[in-house]
Amino acid sequence: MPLPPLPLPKASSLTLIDVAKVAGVSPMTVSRALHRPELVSELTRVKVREAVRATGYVSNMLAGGLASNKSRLVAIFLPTIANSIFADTVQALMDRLTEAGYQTLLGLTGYSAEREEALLEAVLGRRPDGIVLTGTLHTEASRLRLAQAGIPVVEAWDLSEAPIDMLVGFSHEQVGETTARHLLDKGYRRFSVISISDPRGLRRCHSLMAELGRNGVTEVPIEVLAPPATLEIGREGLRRLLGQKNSPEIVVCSSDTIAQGVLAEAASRGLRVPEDLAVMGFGDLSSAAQVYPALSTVNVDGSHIGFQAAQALLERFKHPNSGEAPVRIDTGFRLIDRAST
Amino acid sequence: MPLPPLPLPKASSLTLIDVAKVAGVSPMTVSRALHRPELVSELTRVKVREAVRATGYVSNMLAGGLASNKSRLVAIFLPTIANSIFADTVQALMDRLTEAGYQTLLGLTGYSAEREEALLEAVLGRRPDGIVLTGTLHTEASRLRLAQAGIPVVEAWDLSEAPIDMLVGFSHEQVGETTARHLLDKGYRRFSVISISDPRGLRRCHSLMAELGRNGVTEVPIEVLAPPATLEIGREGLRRLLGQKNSPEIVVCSSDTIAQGVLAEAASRGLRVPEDLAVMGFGDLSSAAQVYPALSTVNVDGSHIGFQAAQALLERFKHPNSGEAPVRIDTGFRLIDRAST
DNA sequence: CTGTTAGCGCCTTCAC
DNA sequence: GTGAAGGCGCTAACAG
Repeated sequence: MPLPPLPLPKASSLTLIDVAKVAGVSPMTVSRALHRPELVSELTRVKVREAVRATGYVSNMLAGGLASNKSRLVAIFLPTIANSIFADTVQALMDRLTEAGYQTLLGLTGYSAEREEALLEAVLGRRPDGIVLTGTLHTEASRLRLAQAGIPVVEAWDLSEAPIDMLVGFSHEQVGETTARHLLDKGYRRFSVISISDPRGLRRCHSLMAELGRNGVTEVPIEVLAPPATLEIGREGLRRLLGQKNSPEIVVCSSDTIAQGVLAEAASRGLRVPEDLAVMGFGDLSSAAQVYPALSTVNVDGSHIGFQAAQALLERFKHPNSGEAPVRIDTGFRLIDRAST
Repeated sequence: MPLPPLPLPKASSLTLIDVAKVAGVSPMTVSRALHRPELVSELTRVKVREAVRATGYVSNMLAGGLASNKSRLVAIFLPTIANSIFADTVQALMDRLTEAGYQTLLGLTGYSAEREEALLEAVLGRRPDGIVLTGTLHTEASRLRLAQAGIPVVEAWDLSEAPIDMLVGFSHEQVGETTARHLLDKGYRRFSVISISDPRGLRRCHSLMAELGRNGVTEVPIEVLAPPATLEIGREGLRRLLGQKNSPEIVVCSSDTIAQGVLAEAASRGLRVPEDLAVMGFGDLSSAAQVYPALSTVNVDGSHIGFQAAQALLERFKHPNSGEAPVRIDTGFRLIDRAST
């Protein structure tokens, strides 16, 4: 039975040296016993472990990071924590990284490239071993800083022609186009769109409209509202759309949450779905339409994106030299056709 | 017009010394110009600023932290990022801390005190200047570590008799009791509860039932389901409750999300609300019932909790000595009575 | 397998 | 207002 720790030894200004004294070995040996136990004899390991427990020592990673030039820190930037669309990604990312012994510095950019730039400068001071960014829109200064930092960078939730480094996501253009084609095939013609002013949402919207245009559908009323995406945004969007002359057959939404707001508003107006109004969403599983399980949607696997992003980073950490193996993972999407269309 | 930075100077192994050479001053002066500009002449400030821009220097906070014994880092532990109930709190917390020049290390505990303990040990290695924990349930080892670390600790989202240090939240017991009394006053007698197995939710539930018991209501069917709280949990919970003999008049839910699931299930079964079934939720504004705007709920201001937590920490950072001014902020709650009861 | 030496890059302190 | 010395706690690299 393990002994209890000594009664509240002292402050956390304990160092390797203190532990070394207690264990009767050199500081370096303590360091090894802690971080590379395979390099140390069983006996030493036990002595050190006991000394650590007895003193309540916690290794100082600031010093360790400075000396080894490795921080075991990964920065994650995302627009907001309020939108559950990124929650799965972050959770998966953090789970995997934590498991691998890394910690995560979170930065909320609020969909602003300028804010991202400011955060980036602050965060790079911590010398993170890697960075995960959401999306591919960054200021020129950000790109420069990132290049200078020389650490692995993952851009998640998007694919792009000019990646900074690694890419894990899917093509928003493809989503828009596929959605358009699918809905055209089902016979819809009077389209409308509700989107928040998020760059990726707008890009999906643009290629949707481009594809519609190629098929002769040119008049597409579109409501762009300010983030964050809430149910209320959906309600408001639909109200506005219905206030116009040509009422739409179908409304394509930039997120499931918005789509649910639309469905709620439609219900409260006695509109039948999909006869009077069809609705299309977009999102990952967790925000999937459970209030209205019948919501058709373009589904994206947020956890998968997070996990792949983590893997990509960890892989790079293991083989720091393999600089020129470009990583570009298309995580794809699935169009789920349900009763709302 | 400011000159552009020199073409990609080099890696981020730039140091104060490099900048000092370019600026023609000593390294120490560069440090001051960067962090305590008021101690330096205007001319020096300009020279240094220019040298920093030209080199692309980013100060190394590992070294800075080691030397100054301050990390400008705050650790935030929360159960999960999936549940939007904490999203506002984290957002407010991070906004305020970022503004004040601090960065945040996030830890997801998954509602597990053991996981929290493991994370804590890892995180303390970074020598954070402060920690924000969610809730007041921690292992004895965690409490010891925290005490030994000697840094400000905020326990958020709860009040407790035995705080580790500072407390920002509200009494879950009071929520349960108030809810019970309110609903009893409205004439309800056949109660039921759906809760996820989250300690705080269960405590609200217990005092609700205690108060009901004191008023002669003793039979209260309760469904406890595994986190995370989703709409589907609510649907499933109601299904189970309705499968029992005495169907309830009212179901009290541990979160708005669950309550909405209940409402959805009720709607799909043609139950009228509140005539056939009344529903009571709990949560912060952002998850408030917008699909069913008529949901009665106990409302908590998550942003306020986050902001107050940040303030409490920052205050402590400014006056590290004032150890014995106990901080205990009751952020309260509001019972919102709408059509669902 | 273990110990020694020499910094990592910055900030505290004290001198000028 | 500015500079010089020294050390924060740890780990690379080399010896033994």
